[in-house]
Amino acid sequence: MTEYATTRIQRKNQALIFEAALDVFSSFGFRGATLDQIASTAGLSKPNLLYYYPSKEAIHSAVLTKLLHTWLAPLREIDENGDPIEEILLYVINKLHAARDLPRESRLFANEIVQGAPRIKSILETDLRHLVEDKVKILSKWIKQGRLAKIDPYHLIFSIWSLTQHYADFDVQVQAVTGQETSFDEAEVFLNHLYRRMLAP
Amino acid sequence: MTEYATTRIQRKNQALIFEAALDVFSSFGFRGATLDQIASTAGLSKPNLLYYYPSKEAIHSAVLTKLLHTWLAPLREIDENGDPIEEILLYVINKLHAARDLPRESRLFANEIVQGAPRIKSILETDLRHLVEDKVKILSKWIKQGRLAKIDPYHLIFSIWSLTQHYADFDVQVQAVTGQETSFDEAEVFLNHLYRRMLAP
DNA sequence: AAAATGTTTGACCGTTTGGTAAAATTGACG
DNA sequence: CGTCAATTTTACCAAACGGTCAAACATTTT
Repeated sequence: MTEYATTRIQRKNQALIFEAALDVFSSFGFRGATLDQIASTAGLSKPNLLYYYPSKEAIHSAVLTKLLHTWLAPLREIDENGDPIEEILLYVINKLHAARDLPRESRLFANEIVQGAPRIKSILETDLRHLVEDKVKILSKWIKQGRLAKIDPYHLIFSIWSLTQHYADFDVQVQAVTGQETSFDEAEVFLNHLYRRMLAP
Repeated sequence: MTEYATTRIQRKNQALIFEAALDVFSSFGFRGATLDQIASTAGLSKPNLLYYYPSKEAIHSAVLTKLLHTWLAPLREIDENGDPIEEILLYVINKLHAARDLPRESRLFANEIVQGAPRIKSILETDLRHLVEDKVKILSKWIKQGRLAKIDPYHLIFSIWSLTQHYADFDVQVQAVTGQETSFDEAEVFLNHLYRRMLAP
């Protein structure tokens, strides 16, 4: 493995490892995941896995940082110049679709955060915090302008996170209780009702 | 350890073990927790711990089943004969207070469910499911009577779980983003607004 | 085709983990 | 106090774990 170039084989195996690590870490959490499991899921031997990453921590951290950007993308899209309620609802729906289409990513972060986020706390306190502060300013402005109900903008954002990610992170529970595959269409109708009602000024 | 009687020492140590196990399992999940950690938190040696419970699984399962009843109590209290919106709001507030006062219990279940609930899936599919079905019937009746907005009662219950437990399970994230201790008073105001708005017929 | 570089493997190591056996200690009780 | 049961400890085990190493094998470059 040279310092700068990446070969065809490297690209292939790094992609395999990434997929495998996402699978295993999101299912079992950091401690619950084993290198053997990741290696065999990726179709590699353990020493071969460790040829590409120096340690388990390194794999985990690589997956986490690579996905953080994807994960925060929907929030970034809230546009100051759009219609307040439509902007927020677009965010809600985008997040719900992310929970439906990227449940592994959702669970990866859920696992990490439920256990105190030991490995990404600093990112939460900087990058995420700044991004949220940014959007809270927009929301506050909209509220001051009377275009949105008078609610706490932080809690509004938390509510969107919790309501949407719930369908990914606690999917087993949803399925156990309803006895059916989770219906994201029903969820969408529900959340649409909820946010239109609560946000109207 | 006799078959039937429980001695003074047994009661004391079982209480110590229960507290320690709740602490450790809720912080690190089943796989992340170790017997040594539980033992030393309880102030016992590992073999002494295993004198009271035959295995790690047994401790986990004992804690889980003992807490399930407590955990579901608020939902049970929804009363068919009460005022719909006030009954639901009481449930919301009770759950929020539970998240504030019993965060370990909340995280214990969160950890278990995020990882696919391998050890309590059957309970979710029976006990929890029946309880929810029961309450869904009440909610449906209220909706049919026009005393509640036309919403999906299952998703209403899921929303209450996710919005309240979020403050316990993802507390690190909430604190990282706001830079402050989680304010349950603010959360209460927010949830009160949210549910009154969305539930009004 | 030979040399150099990149990749994979099998064998291994030290530590941690869940769990056991048996001896030693403590407590209950007639 | 002595005896028996309950409790605790010491020493230990086998498996699983994260990780290393050097040799073997492929691939690319010259």
